[in-house]
Amino acid sequence: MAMAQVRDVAALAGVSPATVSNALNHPHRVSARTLAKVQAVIEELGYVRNDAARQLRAGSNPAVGMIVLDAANPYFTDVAHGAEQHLAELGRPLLLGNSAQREEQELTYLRLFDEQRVAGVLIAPVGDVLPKLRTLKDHGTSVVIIDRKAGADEFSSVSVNDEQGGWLVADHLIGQGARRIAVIGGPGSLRQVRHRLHGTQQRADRTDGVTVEFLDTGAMDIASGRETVQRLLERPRDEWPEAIFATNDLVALGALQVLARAGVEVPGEIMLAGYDDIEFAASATIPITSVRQPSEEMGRQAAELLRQAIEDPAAAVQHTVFQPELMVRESTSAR
Amino acid sequence: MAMAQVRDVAALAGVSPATVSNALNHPHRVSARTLAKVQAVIEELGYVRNDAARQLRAGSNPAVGMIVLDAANPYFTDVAHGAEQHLAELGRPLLLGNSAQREEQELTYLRLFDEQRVAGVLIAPVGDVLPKLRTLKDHGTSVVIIDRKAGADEFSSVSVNDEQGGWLVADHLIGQGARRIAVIGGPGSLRQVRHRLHGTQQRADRTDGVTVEFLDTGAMDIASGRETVQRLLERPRDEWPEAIFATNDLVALGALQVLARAGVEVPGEIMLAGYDDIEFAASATIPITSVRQPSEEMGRQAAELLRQAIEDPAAAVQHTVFQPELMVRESTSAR
DNA sequence: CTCACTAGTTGGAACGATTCACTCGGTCGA
DNA sequence: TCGACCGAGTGAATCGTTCCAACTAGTGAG
Repeated sequence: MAMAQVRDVAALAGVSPATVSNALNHPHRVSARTLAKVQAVIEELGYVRNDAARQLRAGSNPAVGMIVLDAANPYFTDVAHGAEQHLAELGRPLLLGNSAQREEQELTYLRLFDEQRVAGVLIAPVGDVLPKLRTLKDHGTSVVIIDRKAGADEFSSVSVNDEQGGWLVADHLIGQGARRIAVIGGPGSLRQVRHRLHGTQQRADRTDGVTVEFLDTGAMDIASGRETVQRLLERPRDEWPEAIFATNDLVALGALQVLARAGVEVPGEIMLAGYDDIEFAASATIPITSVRQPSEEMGRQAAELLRQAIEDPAAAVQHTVFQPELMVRESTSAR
Repeated sequence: MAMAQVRDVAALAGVSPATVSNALNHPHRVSARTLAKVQAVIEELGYVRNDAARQLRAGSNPAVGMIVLDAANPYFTDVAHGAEQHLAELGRPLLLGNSAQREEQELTYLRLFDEQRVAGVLIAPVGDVLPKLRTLKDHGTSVVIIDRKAGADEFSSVSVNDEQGGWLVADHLIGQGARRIAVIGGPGSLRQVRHRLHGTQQRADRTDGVTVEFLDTGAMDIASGRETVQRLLERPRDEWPEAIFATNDLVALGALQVLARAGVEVPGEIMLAGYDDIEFAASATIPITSVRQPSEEMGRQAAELLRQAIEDPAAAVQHTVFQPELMVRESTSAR
């Protein structure tokens, strides 16, 4: 409660508040003797500077805000980790927010970051947040979009070629003999889902007799995967797809649980592929074929683009597009 | 850049800044007409209040900081999620920090939260942070400790009875016929690890011929689990343990990967148990026996205890201890 | 008609750190 | 010896919001 402040430190050290401030922020402007004295007093009083006052005066907050789609998804924790590491090197704290794929949450965090006047925002968007992002930019906050190239001429971005990923999976599944492919994921409005589906469709169109069906899971978690596949298995046996492509690994894991419990052979009766290549996909009951994205690297690169945008807000926007890589495992290739 | 502020809003609405502030913070003090007028102008100018100034004046920050041991561990994301939900209901943003089991990181975040004058801190501690937590408390920041009852008379806490958890696992393994048990996890300095090991040892001591060996993995992630078990398997076959108890599920998953690759039968040759019961443990190659902790509920309860501490800093500290529950799966019980 | 009261509004003083222009000795070169 | 210069330190203003005490105009009771 007895919060010491600069003037207490100054008084006890026998100098002016301005000198204390200099000792803290511009040590070279202060003589070695005074510096030592001031530091000793700070130590003694347990002085901790008040960030609010500091920021008010400075007019800006060095921190960076980040909004991810799902904090429980290892893919996003990896991306966040990459970003955090790079930002830490730049001396910028990272404030992490989880939109949980809800637009309302997303807007709440954006407002919070706006009020905090953070230096920058990294966001994997759910809804149509472009207007809000423009506002942020007007307010001097730089923005980098993760996982989407929307607003291409306004904001820098990092993304992975999701159509390509969808194509890779479809190509592999078709090569393994699949003709009826069910793509599951959702909500269908999510760009990632749309693009992966689109890539799948494109590849399917090039081979006669291949059909693609989309089942909306509503969300991208294990439970949603379970429910959707549960419904799928209720169909007559001869209407089952030969392959299920889950648009992320959590959904795939949920699917796998249901398939296993129902005694369906994977890949014998139904093949299964996922997306993101989270560490758990490789150690699943049946190791799951998945599409690898360089998650940590994406986070790091997003932070780097943000750094550049902060340093020169007028500079041209940049887009880094990573290429996905197919990791074939047991769930699609019989031994 | 052209950041509107209260006085701009006031000028355009034809009122004083004080009235704008009232409209924003105490709407009932303002006439309906003025309120509407002010809101319209705010909308028009895209005014966003400056949190730094607000906090400076208020002398405190409503936000709550949280420091977890490992943001990539689903167990902690669940705890964080529970806390976030409850705090959101209280209108308090949650700032999430990841210590990654590094004391240095931990202190960095604590300093940050101190400088920000957050209302409270939730922490799963790595190192000996009690002195720093006392400082925070002196500065008026309430603290709740997660996963440990240390400083029992100073800070409220939520925790799970880890000795009990260790006991449960050992009891089960011994019942399944194991006599040589290897406990793996680390660093050994981590309280969770020590307690789970201790509980195991206690139970082992009650049955003749049971030996417990501890292998320090250094960290609690998949890679560390892999390395440790790799080393373990290099021993002559007859020195292998009959059961491996990993002090968390990530380590267990790493262990399982190595065992599978080496063609060791689980549970036939070696039984395997984990801890935390993360969703992925149940869907592993061989579903892993694990100890369930009510993660979300713990987060929620921690947030609740923090709420109480913030409201009445002088109130007696409280400790909520949850009981662990053993989830038996294939990895320890032959079919 | 006056006075007490209320609802609505306002000016100006905080909050705590930083910064800028300035002072004060002392040193050095010519 | 004088002026220019330099390092070290300082006083006062400032950032944007909120809060307090004070003010005004209107209302109703006596």
